[in-house]
Amino acid sequence: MMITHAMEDYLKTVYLLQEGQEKVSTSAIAQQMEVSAASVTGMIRKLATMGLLDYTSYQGVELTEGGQKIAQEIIRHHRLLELYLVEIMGFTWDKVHDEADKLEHVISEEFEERMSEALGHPTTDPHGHAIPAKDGALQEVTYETLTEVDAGNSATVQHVNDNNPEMLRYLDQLGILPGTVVHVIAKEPFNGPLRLRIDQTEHFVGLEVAGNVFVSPQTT
Amino acid sequence: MMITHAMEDYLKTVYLLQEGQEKVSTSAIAQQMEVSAASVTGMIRKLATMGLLDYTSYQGVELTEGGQKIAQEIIRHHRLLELYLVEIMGFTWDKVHDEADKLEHVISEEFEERMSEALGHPTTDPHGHAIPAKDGALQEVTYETLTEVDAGNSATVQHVNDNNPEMLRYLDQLGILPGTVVHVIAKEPFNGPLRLRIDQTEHFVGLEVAGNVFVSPQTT
DNA sequence: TTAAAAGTTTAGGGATGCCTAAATCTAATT
DNA sequence: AATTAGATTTAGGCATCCCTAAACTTTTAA
Repeated sequence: MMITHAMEDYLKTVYLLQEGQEKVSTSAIAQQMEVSAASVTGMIRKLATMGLLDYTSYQGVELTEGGQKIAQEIIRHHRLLELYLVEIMGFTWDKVHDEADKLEHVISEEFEERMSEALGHPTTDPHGHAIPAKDGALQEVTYETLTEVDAGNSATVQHVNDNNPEMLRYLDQLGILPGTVVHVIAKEPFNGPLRLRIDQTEHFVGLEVAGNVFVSPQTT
Repeated sequence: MMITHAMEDYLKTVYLLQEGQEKVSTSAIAQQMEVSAASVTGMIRKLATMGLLDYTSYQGVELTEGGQKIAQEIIRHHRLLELYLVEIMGFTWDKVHDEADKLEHVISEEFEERMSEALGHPTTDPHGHAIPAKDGALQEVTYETLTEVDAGNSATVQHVNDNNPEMLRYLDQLGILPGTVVHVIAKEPFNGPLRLRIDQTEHFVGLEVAGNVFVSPQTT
């Protein structure tokens, strides 16, 4: 049976949700993909019969080796594309996610290979996400978000969520990029904003944004 | 109503078949797209209700202005992609048609614009086909094929058919590229091969290949 | 332990885009 | 003008992928 673009999207989503947990629920997939839970059940059953994931009714799913391989390939496509679009074609980082989401299902292996070469076989995309090696597993470390850093501590930005162009433009403006060191001066009470120092300048940043910035703590 | 990839393919096909004639028959479209005539009828009726082509039962179709615009855009995507893949990414010219056929429906206007810039706003693709300007009509001259050149005459290659990778590799080997001057030494009888001189070397080339090479005669 | 809430699946349906087979129309030949 | 060959359309069907509404499980909390 052929693998369709929709199936690839499901496998990718399950793979990314699977990080940390082992079983992924129907509703988690539905929410992530903005699709009804009923649609997810239907597709899951099909993917299960194809041997791409293991599935027990009401118990959630887990990718098989075969399913993981396909998911990794799509994620590799996506992240190489994002980097290629930024580095070689001159796109801004807020626009590349949507473009990569469409192209990832369509490019050939040769296209993938030539991008990788042109970029010097890179290992991270513009938002700080690891690019899986060809046939190599993706082992992304789970970082904490900026909201979890205590006042007075500094942290290094590891990656930021890539699916909201507006937020990416805002982060770019603030100078919050992978590699940036951020110092948390204070946290305002009642879910108030974080007071940050970035590159000598102070900023007040809301929790929604901070929750999309993943960091590793710096032992200052 | 949304324009789907399949619709874009139909519009593109009709546009390219329309060169020369004005009405295009159902069966011509079906043959070109390798699809049943019944499928073509179904799609044509839909495109007609969308105002993208004019259609009278049993009488063939003709694109409206709106339909032409969409077709031109897709053809522009296709040909820019082919050139980009060759010039910037290092693909050989036999592989780019299939890749461009998939990508042409998926890239954004920005992607198109950045390719065009990177290539210096080119006007012909690797196979010699004109690249329509943004919102500009494509007026491809109808050239004769190499089979029509009389023995003793020379001709300049204008374009070659791009949809057969094997043939493209063969042509490349012979040195038959857009711009090449070919001298027809003789034509063997009973649909025999053409005896050609290309760049000091003699070659014997069959009619099937020669029929896919489009040339303008040289008045030697 | 049981009832409500939350999560999941089943049932039935719609849109797209393709197919084959049968019916119908057009054009060519006699 | 009638027959026939070829082209085209209609009818019915299949696969994909989505939906809502209703039924059913599981989990949670009283």
